[in-house]
Amino acid sequence: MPELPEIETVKLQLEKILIGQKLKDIKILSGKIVRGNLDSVKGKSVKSVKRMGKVLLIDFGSDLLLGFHFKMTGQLIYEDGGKRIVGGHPTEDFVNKMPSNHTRVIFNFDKGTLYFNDQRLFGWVEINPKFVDKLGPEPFEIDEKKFVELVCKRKKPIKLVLMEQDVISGVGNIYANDACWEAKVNPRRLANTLTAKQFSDLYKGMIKVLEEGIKYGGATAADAKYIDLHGLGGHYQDHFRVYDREGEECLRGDGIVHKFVLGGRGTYYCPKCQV
DNA sequence: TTGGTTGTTCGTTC
DNA sequence: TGAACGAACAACCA
Repeated sequence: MPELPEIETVKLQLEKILIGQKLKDIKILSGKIVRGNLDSVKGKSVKSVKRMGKVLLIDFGSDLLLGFHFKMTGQLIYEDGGKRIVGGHPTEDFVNKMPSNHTRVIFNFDKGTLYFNDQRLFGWVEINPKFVDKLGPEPFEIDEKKFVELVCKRKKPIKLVLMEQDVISGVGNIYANDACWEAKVNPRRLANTLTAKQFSDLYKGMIKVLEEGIKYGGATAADAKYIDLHGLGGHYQDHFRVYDREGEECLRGDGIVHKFVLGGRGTYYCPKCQV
C-alpha cells in the first residue's frame, strides 16, 4: 500500500536514471487504467521526476507531467540491461521477468524500459492529472501552527482527517495509524476535541513516522518475505508502531494492540496509552 | 467458497 | 454550501 514515503523512495530511485532519457514508445496493455491520451509525451525527454502526495510525476517539460497513482497494488519496474529498479507494492513481480500478467503500460526509453504494473487495476496513469490540483499541502511544508489550523475544526475522527488528501497530502492508513500511536491519541477522537498538546504531539508524530518511512525506503508489506531475501524493498514494516500488530503487546509495554474498522479501514491502536 | 483488504470516487444525507 | 458518511470499485489471498 504505497503512501508518501514509498512514492518518495520510487522518485529518488527513478530520477537517478530517467532524467535526460527520451520516451520512444508507449505500449498500453490495459486501457482501463489509462486516463486520457498519453501520446503527447512520446518523443519527449524527461526533465525531472516529482512527487505530490502519493502521486509520482515524470516531468517532460512543456507543461507535460505524466502522473502515476499506485493505489494499493501499483508498482513501477525499470529495466536497463541487467540493472533493475523496483518500487511500489511488493509482489513476486519485483523479481519476475517483465512484462508480467500484471503489467498494464510499458514505456520504452532510450536506455531502458519502465513497466507500470497493477494487480487490482485501481491505479491510473494520466497526463496532468486533475487529482493533484485538489491536493492539500505536503506534510513537510507546513509547520505545527498550520497543521492545527487545517484539522482543528473538523468533527470527524482525527485519523480520517489525517488521511484526507485535500487537507494534507500523502498520509495513508499505515502512517495515520502510527502517527496516532506516536501522539498517544485514540484514532476515533473527533479532531475538534483534541487538546493543544495532542495536536502538537500529532504533528510531531506524523512528521516522525513519515521521515522514518523515507529513511527506511518505505514500507513494503509485512508478508513480503521475498523482498527481504532479495534486498529490494523498504524496511519500514519492521518499524510499524501499531499497524498490522493486532493482538501484539504495545511497544510501550502496557496494553495489547486492538483492531477495529474506522471509515471502512483497518485501524490499530493501544487502548491503554491512546486516549 | 466467501470475506477481508485497500484509496479514491461518487452519491446521499444533513 | 460544504461536511460527513458509506457503498462501489477489482482481484488476490487466507
